[in-house]
Amino acid sequence: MNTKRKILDEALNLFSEKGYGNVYVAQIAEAVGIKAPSLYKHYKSKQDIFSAILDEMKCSYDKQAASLNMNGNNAEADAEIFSVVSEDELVKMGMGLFMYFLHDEYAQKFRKMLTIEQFRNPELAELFTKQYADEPLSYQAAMFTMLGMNGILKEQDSKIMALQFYAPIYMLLTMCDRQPEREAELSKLLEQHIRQFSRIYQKEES
Amino acid sequence: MNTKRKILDEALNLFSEKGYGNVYVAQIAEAVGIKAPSLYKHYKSKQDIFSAILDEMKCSYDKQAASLNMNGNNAEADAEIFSVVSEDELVKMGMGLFMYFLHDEYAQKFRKMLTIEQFRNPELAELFTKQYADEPLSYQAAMFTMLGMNGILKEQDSKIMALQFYAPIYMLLTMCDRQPEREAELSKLLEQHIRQFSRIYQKEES
DNA sequence: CAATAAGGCTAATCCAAATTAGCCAAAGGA
DNA sequence: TCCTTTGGCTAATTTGGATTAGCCTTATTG
Repeated sequence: MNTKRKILDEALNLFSEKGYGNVYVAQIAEAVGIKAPSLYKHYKSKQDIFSAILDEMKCSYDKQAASLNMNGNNAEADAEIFSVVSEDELVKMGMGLFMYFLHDEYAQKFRKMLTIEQFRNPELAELFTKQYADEPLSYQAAMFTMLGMNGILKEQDSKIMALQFYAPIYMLLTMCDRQPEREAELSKLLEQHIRQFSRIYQKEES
Repeated sequence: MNTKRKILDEALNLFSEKGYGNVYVAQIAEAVGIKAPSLYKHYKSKQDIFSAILDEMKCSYDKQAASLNMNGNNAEADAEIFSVVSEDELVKMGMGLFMYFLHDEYAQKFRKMLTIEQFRNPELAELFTKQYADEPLSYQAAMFTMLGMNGILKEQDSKIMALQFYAPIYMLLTMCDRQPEREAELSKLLEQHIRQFSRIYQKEES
């Protein structure tokens, strides 16, 4: 019964590396440990498997968003934590986000598959942008707004601050997806980024 | 004789939208205006077409790098121009980079194809990172170093400055690739980013 | 303990897409 | 002008991969 489950897992695995069009059902079957025709006892076609993965993605999206926004808290709650904030807190938060995105197995495959398939499917394109750009940006914008009001950081356009904080995280992430062997180097760069970001936006008269 | 040329163009066109595995030679042929078998008078296989495109990419890489680094100048030369620099100059430069990447037809298709194929081919992954991350970053780091030494900007780690300057450009670019209809909104955001970046790194005692 | 459903297999089948064969017309140069 | 090359075509052919047919074993359940 968890063959059905395993099919989705292995298919996602393959799709995220090669893309739908370059994966053969026989490969999926082999990865699962069965023969190709047996797949059809569970899904009625290759496309059907793909759709099932998509559906799951869309469902698990909330789940994922929840775990991303740490502890299930919302931006305001986080900002309270950050009342004590300084550099180290921000580093911890940014690196945490980065490491989660990078190493969570499902998140990584999900992201890679969206990357590969984004231009063939507008729905995927939208999902991608929402999940990896719009949502994190608006979440962090809210956070920076809080920090600004609390007099911790300079009050600047928090939407732009979020962009400047998050875009390097995003970019380094895509680099690690391509070249995992550079993770150490790049995560060091990320930490430096956050520290410098923090210093620059810190209020002078502390 | 420029059928051979046209085949590459149309193939790149299709590959960049659908990915290698989802494009049929008949589609390429149709786009060119001939029948599929005629393709084989020019290239010996579908893979051969793909390889030819790759080769061209690798060759044209220098060409492209040249036009990217504006006017064929190098970072030092640009930095001299930037001796008079301020916000507007930086905006002009950043937006120029963005608009070039976004609208140059070849650059866009090239980038999309690399995006789609990056995980199937380590060579492509490397090329992608080099062209859209490492090179721009080191170019701009050099520029910021200059600006720092000339006392125009604060002296900070210029590698990190480059990351903070460029990563938003990169991220907004990928968003536009996915959702071209948001170009206006996103390029406005970009301009705000650069202005805020400029103000933040500007030396106080002007 | 039948009867049925689940889920696996092998052996077809089907089909679409890549590639080859072989013909033909136009171009162009000896 | 003839002969060769170039580049197109239609009509096979091949191939590989998705899907179906149909059988078998092992549970499950009435």
